[in-house]
Amino acid sequence: MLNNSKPVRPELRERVLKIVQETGFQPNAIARSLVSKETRIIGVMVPDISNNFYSNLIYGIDSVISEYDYSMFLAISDEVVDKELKYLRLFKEKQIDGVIIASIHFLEGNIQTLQEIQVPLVVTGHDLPGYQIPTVNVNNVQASYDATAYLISQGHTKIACISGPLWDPPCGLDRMGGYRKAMRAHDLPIHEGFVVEGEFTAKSGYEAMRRICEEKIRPTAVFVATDLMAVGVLNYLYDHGIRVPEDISVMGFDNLELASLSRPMLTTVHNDPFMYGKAAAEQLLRQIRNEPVERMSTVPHHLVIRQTVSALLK
Amino acid sequence: MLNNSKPVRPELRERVLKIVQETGFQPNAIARSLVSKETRIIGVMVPDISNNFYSNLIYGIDSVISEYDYSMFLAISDEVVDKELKYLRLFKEKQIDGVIIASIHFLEGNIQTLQEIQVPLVVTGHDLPGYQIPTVNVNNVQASYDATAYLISQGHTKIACISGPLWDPPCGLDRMGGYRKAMRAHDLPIHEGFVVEGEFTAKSGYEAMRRICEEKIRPTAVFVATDLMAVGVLNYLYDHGIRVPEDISVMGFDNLELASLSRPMLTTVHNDPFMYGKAAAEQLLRQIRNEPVERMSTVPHHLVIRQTVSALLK
DNA sequence: GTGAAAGCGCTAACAA
DNA sequence: TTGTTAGCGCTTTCAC
Repeated sequence: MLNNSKPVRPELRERVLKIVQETGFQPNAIARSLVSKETRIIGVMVPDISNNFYSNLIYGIDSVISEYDYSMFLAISDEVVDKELKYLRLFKEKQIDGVIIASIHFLEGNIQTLQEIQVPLVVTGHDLPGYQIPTVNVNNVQASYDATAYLISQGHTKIACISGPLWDPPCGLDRMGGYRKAMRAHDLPIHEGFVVEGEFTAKSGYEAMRRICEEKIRPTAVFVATDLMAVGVLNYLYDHGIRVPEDISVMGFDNLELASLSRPMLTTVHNDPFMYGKAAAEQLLRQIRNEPVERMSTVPHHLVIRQTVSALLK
Repeated sequence: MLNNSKPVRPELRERVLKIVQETGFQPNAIARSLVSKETRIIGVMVPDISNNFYSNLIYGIDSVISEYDYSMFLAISDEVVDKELKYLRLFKEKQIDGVIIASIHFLEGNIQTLQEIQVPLVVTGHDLPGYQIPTVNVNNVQASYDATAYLISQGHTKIACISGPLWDPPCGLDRMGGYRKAMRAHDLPIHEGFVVEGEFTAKSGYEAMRRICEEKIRPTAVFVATDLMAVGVLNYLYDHGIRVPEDISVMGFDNLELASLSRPMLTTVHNDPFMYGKAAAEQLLRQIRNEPVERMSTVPHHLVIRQTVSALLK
């Protein structure tokens, strides 16, 4: 009756409602879930919540699921494979209604667990070619291609690249791949000392830039696979009196809040994690409702031209 | 038997384990919770997850609760009073084992709900004088006093203050209060045009600094109640060719990652949200285990001297 | 040691 | 329209 499942005589309704008030009755969602077989909880797994990218992703997810009275169970994997598996299992045990995974180690064991888990699932930040798992992602190769091509269009030819870690294909392989593809397409040589693998921190960008600067020749532009690293690059350059963009141009990737907060303001690829989160949540909700979903949704990207790239005058 | 509750004949154990393997049996945590009356889930409510302060707080909480096999239910209130109440009720319904609240509107209705909720509870970022609710917090007044006193010790006398929003007493009233107290203690006059109320964004810091610069006289130093606003201040100054710290000194508050990423690097008050989160989680776990808890734990603060404050030479 | 049964708080189905 | 009951998947208790 409390769920309006049946029509009820007004007098009775009133009496019940009064008692509910008086005793401070609160329904027990656990008991309800046991019989209804739904918890209205979505499990979200991220590698690192102190990274603004992932916290905005979470924000995007929350903004849509909370509309539909779902709430969020949050798992932080710390990029540790064991934790990833542990949480996948935990989601299952807790009878969660759906799962969104943001970045997971691309390993056989993991992917298999993902396939076997009998729960609606969306993976963001990875393409999973050949698997029947819905993903939402930017076209990292194309976006990196566009970023690099822009640098080239500005007259740069000696272009360095700091990629993400190779264990994360989207930020590692794909973004570096886009860079290589653009260089090749424009018949530009790649000096291998100019392409270095970074991690997901500002510090690693700082270090990577140092290594590039230790080369005999200096690039006139750098494409950096994440904004956080790009800020590290900017700081290395600032600390060593190398002017941006006069001496060297810097192109980031992600368009974090940080990018517009830095001075000079970072030119970068817009890759809105909030939108990711929204798209992923929408796909997941469709799955839960048994509506058709796209196997791979690609979220659009575009360049944000700010202050760190200048045209090269010959 | 699966929970090692009883001794079992090895032969039987083996047979059962084999079937478990074969059928891929997964325990149902919901059913278990219904009888055991514990969910091993902690509810966490934050106002804004895209703010690095709160995402690090969450990280701190997670780092301790995951040690003890608790997991996290995340609620984002968006600083909306209705959502705060809604989630408080939801926590109760979902039979969550404990709740950590980071910043909540300080209103009668809310505080009363907090008191009536029959769930272990810790509030961070607020002092709740006169209520029996355990809190963990820095001493905001003292920390702001220290920050301002440091500016004074460097020879500054014309010091401005950009506070947090007044609806949030810790960042608003308290931090502004510490500033006022320090000025008074050193017999320094406060020019009221120099104290302005900000919000929790870099943009609001930018705007606040503009207003201060529109005054007839200019301060030689600014104490800004949050690093995010302080970055806005730095950017305003940069964009208007006012040098930091040569022309004006800037003191932040929080020591976000951002603070060491900015150039010049921000001098600020260290106020580690990760530590907050850890302390809050520890207090909460103690409460859940019926161990004694502190009513108000104060987490220590200290100044981080970097590059944005210089001594004033007369 | 082992198996059977009661019951956690709810919903759904069925009688009255 | 209303009241009663079975059963969701587990733990706990109690008899065997």
